[in-house]
Order: sequence, then structure tokens, then C-alpha cells
Amino acid sequence: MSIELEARARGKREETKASNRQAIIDAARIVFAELGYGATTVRDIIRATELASGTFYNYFKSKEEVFQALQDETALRVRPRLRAERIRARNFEEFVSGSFRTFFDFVKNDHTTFATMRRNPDMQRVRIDTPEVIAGFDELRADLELAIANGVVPATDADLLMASMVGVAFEVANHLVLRSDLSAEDAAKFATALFMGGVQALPKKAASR
Amino acid sequence: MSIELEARARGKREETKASNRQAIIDAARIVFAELGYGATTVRDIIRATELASGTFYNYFKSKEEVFQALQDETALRVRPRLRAERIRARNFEEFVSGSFRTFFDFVKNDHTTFATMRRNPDMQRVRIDTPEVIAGFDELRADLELAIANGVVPATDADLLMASMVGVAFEVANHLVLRSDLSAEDAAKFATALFMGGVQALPKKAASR
Amino acid sequence: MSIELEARARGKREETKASNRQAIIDAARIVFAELGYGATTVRDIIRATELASGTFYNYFKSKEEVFQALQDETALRVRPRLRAERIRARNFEEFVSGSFRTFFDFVKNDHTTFATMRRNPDMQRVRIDTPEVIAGFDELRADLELAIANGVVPATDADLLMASMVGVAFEVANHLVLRSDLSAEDAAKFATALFMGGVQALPKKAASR
Amino acid sequence: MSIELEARARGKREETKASNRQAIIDAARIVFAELGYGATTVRDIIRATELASGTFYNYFKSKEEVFQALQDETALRVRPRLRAERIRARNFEEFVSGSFRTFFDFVKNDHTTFATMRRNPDMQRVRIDTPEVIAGFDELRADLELAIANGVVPATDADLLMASMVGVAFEVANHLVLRSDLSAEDAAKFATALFMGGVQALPKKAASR
DNA sequence: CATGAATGAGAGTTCATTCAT
DNA sequence: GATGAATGAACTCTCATTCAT
Repeated sequence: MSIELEARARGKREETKASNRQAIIDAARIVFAELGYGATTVRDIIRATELASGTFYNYFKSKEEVFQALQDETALRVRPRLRAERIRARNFEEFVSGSFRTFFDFVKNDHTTFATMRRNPDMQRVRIDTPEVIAGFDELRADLELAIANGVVPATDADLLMASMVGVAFEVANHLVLRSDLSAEDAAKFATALFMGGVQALPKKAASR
Repeated sequence: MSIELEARARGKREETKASNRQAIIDAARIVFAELGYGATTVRDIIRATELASGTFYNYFKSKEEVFQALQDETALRVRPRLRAERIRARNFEEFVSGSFRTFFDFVKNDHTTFATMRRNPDMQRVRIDTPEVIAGFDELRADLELAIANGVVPATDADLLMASMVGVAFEVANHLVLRSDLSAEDAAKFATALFMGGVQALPKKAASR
Repeated sequence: MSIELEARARGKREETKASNRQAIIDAARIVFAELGYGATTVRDIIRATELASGTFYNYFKSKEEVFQALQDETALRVRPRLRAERIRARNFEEFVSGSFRTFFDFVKNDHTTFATMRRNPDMQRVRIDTPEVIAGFDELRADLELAIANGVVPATDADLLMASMVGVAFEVANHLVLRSDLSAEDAAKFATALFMGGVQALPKKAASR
Repeated sequence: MSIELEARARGKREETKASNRQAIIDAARIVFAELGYGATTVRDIIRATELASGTFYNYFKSKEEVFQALQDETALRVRPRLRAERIRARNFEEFVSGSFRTFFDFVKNDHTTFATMRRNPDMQRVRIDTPEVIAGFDELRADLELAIANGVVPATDADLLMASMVGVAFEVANHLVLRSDLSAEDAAKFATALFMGGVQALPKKAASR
């Protein structure tokens, strides 16, 4: 084999490898979203690809490992956007509204991904906090602590404030997925108003459902 | 075994029979809390009772069914308390603070139950929304709609408001379980302030952790 | 269920249990003899019974465990006979001839068992020395040491003497299994003569094969 | 890579190619000795070389085939020595002592090879009788028959005599490997005395162990 | 109704072997 | 001829569920 051919071969190989890995992650995303983490088997995942069962183990050691990779990939996609939004914010209202807006946009546009964290309505919700996800939470808390230091937010418990934002974000996102009458923008407006002025500040709107 | 003994045994058996269901539920609560829902097997549950494996199926059809029963039982324990609290409320602040207070008290006092929903700190969260739990959510939404009708709350999206309360409640509860420096009362105060006046109203407090 | 019935039930159960265990051991004996230890799978063994795959694991944890049970069972069957023969011996010749005779009789009469230790001629021999087997060797060595102490055998290396007897016993047994012209008695006479007087004492005989 | 380098590489490759087979056999010897035949996988073997898994199959069809090659190689190394020793012998005592001496020397000096046949001391013994090994046995038998024809050995069963020598040789070799107080020479003396004069002729020696 | 061994589908995983590069 | 990822048959083992006792 000439050097050229060898090089090309290596190129092709690398390509296949990369695309196989992605194929598994993509299949996993779909299957997890459909069946939920617990019910999903490795076999389900590979069955959703064109690959053979053994091939799975060339890329991941276990179901848990794909799941982590998947979560990390997701978190890696949202985290920087959220971070950027918060940095761009010139006041706390922008901080809050930017965060919610970005998150809800992501959820609306990436149904499947979010479904992974939010399985069969009425059945079981699994959310696995991988290092990446936790890092995202920590990042938010740190930014809130900074806001407190800067006096834009009262000297309150940053940890609980973070938890509250996360709780509202995820729980409202669930409804966003289920309700077609609800836009990411409206959801963000609602959550922002709540955090900026409490219940009294909430936008007037005919609640449906 | 003499006839007498047998009779006594039979008497005891009736008793046992009555409590077998409860024994299974109780064992399930502990085992689920320890191992998480996914990792728990029916075997694990019956091993934690004095019963035989076959007996399980006289009471429940599957692991899912015990879990449901367990969740329902839990919801049935909290729901009336929450409801009562909201009915007793003379204004919306009491409505909100009473709800959070009651929920957080429950969480603090009934670790095991809540742990079921929150296993492997920082790893995996499972929450199963059984009919009972959903009914609790619906109840809360209905009450919020009533509050809106009565004018104590602006005419906002009751569904999202409910979601927000639920999100904050569960997420803050997680931190309540993990943080020893946090009392149910403080958590309730925090959540109440957030909902009554937004971030600006949050109680000042040296956040530790 | 009356007490009688219950007792009878328990009887039947125990019976089944015992017979299942034996069925597995028996199947294992045959399969190991056929395929050799290495090539045998747990599946092969249960396939050779009427039982379901899972049932295997109610009785043994692994292939190794059945094998041990099998070896121990075998050793337990021969060891006492060998021991008795050695104790009965009034002189060293009886000691030696009794041992070989008993062992070769056993091998001739229990082909299958011995084949376990001696697979496909021309392929692979596996012999696993379980505690029971080793204990049998140790017993022989101890008896030889006693013979040395009593002056019936020169003060030689008892360990090597034991090894030599074992080596001759197993290797000649192989030929015993393969050669139809060779009786246990003749084999025993040969081995005894070798140990009593060396090559010069060996019985004259037209070697066939 | 320059053309020169390539050429050199090609030269080296030829070399490598010539020695690849040997590299695999050598790796196999070590790995088999370490893990035992059954537990060893082809992967284990190639992992112990610098080669890729596919390359294995350019040289051997299967694990069994390397094992055969390995055994044959070993037998091929000892057989001529044994044969030479027997031919050189001027009487039967030299025949016997020369054989044992040579075999035990080999065992002491080539631990690894012998370990292949004797893994997990006191646990599992695997011995594979490849054609080469069997040929060695046949050769010994033929030589014994010759000795019988020449009248140096009584007209006894040459097959059993061969079996006895083999049995003693292998079994004593096991002890040789395990006992540090035992030299190849002493072992050979012991075995020779046994075959020349039976138990009564065995060398006096303080048996240790 | 309780019991607990039997069941067998199916999960996860390994590994000899193939084959495109 | 070397490479090493892909393959998929086959293995070990688990476990929800059944059913004779």
C-alpha cells in the first residue's frame, strides 16, 4: 500500500469512527427520549443504528457511558449560550430574562433532547446530573453570587436562588413541551416577571389548558 | 402444630395478611430510597420483608405497581395537609407560605420518602408522576385559578404559576435534603418571598454551603 | 393447606431439589467428559438436562462450582476405598498393590468420570486438583511417611514417592481406558511390580497395542 | 517518509515478517503460562506482541493452532535431546537415568514452557498431547521395545512401561517446579532408582517439605 | 393464601474472525 | 502482508413471573 493510500485509508477510518460514535449518540438520544433511561437497553440503542451489537462496545463501556456522553454533549451545547446571555446582560432583569429565554428556546427547538430528561408524561422522570450539568448549575450560582456582590441582587442565599431558577426552568419547560399554546417567549416573560417582581408582577394572560 | 396453635396462627395470619401490603410498601420505600427505582428489583423488596417472593404478587402486579402505591400513599399523606393549609389561608401570602412550609416540613421529617425521588445525590433523579401526584398538581392549579377569580392574584397563567411553585418546591427540597444549614422554615421564607415580591424581596442571609 | 399436606409438599420439594442437583452434576460429568472442561459452557450442561437455564444458578454459582462438586464427589467416592485398602495392608506390597488395584478398578468401572480428567485423546487433558483431590494426595503421602517411620520403606523422599505413584496411576489409567486388552488386574500387577522391584521385576507379557 | 526510509522499512519488514511467527509463539508461551490455556484469548496473545489482531490470522488459524505450534516447538526441542541420551546409553540404567536427567534439567531451566502444562499450582493442569508430543511417547516406546528385544529389559508390556516413565516424569516435574529444595539431579536419581530397583532401591534422603 | 423453586426471555458483554483500507 | 474496527454468534447471568405444593 502506498503512503498516499495509507493516509487516505486512515482518513476514511477516522471518519467512520467519528460518524459511528455520533450515530450511537444520536440513536441513544432518540431511544432514551422514547423509552426513558431506565427502560432503554444497549440493544435498543444499537438496534436504532446500522451497527452490530459488538460495535457499541468499541465506543462506550455501558449504557451509562453513552448517557453521560449524551448529557454532556447537550450541556455543552446550552451552557455557553446561557453563559453568554448572562455576560451580555446589563442589568439583572436582562440576566434573568436572557437565561430563561435561551433555555426555553433551546427546549422548544430541541424537543428530543429535552425529552430525554423528561420521559413519558405521567410516568417517570429521570434526570441525571452529569459533571457537565452540575458544572452548569455551579456556573449559574457563581454568576448569581457575583450579582449579589455587585449589589444588583440582595444578599440572599445564592444557592437557593439558583435552585429556584433551575426548578422553574425545568418545570416550565415540561409544560412548554406539552402545551402548544405556549411559546418560548411567553414562558420566558412569565418566569422573568416572577423573578423580578413576584406573583404581582406576572403578566396577565388567559390561562388555557 | 396443635390445633390451638394453628388457630392462633390463623388469627395472626389474618392480621399479617392485613398488614402484608403495608409491609411490602414500607420495605419498598426503604429499598427504593437506598438503591433508586431503576436498580431496585422485586427480589430486593421482598428480601426486605419476611415474606416469600411469590407472595408479592398477591398484592402487586409488578415493581411499577408498588412504586405507584408508594407514591400515592405519600401524595395522600401530603396532599390533604397542603390543601388544608391553602384553605386556611386568609390571603395569598398565607397561601404561598403555608404551602411551602408544609411541603418543606414534610421533606425534612420524611427523608426516606423524599430520597426515593432524589437518589444518588448529584447523579440521578427519578420522579414518578403517578395519578395521585398529578391530582395534587391539578388541585394546586385549581386553587390558584380560584385565587385569580377572587382577584388576589393577577389574571395570569395558572398552569405556569403552578409549575413554578412545583419546580421551586422540588428543587429547593433537594437542597434542603443535602444542606444541614438550611431549615424548612428558612427555605419556606425564601420561596415565599420570591413568589410574593420577586428577587428584590428575598430575605437577606449569609449564604453558606 | 393441612399440616400433613404441607409436610408432604415439603418432602416432594426436597426430593426434587436433591434430584435436580444430581441431574446437573450427572449432566456435567458427561459433558465435561465429552468436551473437556475448557470448551464446556454452562449452557452445554443445562442443555443436557431437562431443566431451564436459570435453574442451574439455583444450585451452582458457576461452571467452576459444578466442576468442583463433581470432582469432590468423585474423590469422595475413591478416597475412602483407597484409604481402607492401605490400612488393611499387612505389608508394603499389599499397600502398593491394593492401592493400584482399587484405583484401576474404579477407572475401569467408571469410565465417564475418569474421562473428565482425560479428554479427547490427542487433544487436551485437564485435571483440576480440588481440595478433595489434594487431600487424597496428602493422605497418601502421610501413609507413606508412616511406612517409612515403620521401616517398611527406606527413608526416602515421601513426596516424590507419592508423586511417582500418582503419576503411574494416572498415566497407566489412561492406557487402561484406551486399551481393551488390558485388565485392571494386569495393570495393577504391572505397577506393583515396578514399585516393588523395579524394571527387572516387571511381569513378562506380550505387549500388544 | 522518504524513499530510503521506506526501503529500509521494507527490509525491516521482511525481517519482521520472518520473526512475526516466532513473536506470536513466544507471546503465546508467556500468556498461556500466565493465564492457562482456557482463559487465554487470542486478544491476550496479540496484545503481548507489537502486532495487530488481524495479523495473527496470517500465521495461525486459531488459538488451538498456536498452542499446537507451541507444544510442537517445545517437544521438538526436548525430543532430540531425549533421543540422543537414550542412544548414547550403554546399558538400561543409563537409558533411564539419562532420560529423566535430561527431562528434569529441561523443566528446571525452562519454567515458562512447563508452566503452560501446569498452571495454577494445585488448581488446574492442562496438558495437550499434540502429534509431536505423542510422537515423542511413541519414540520412547519403540526404544523400550528395542531394549526388550535386546534382552536388557524383561519381556514386559512396553506400552505400560512407557506410560509409567511418562507419568513419573511429569508428576515429579510438577514437584520439581514447586519445590526449591529439589534439584533436577536428585529428582533424576530418585526416578532412576525407582525404575532400576523399585522402592527398596530408592535413595535415602531427609525428605523435607 | 403463602411458599419458593422453576422458568425462560432477554440483558450485558466477550471474542474469534473477517475485511475494507 | 499489516492493520484494527466491525461483526454477530454465543456466553454468562439476572429477574419478573408462574405454579406445584
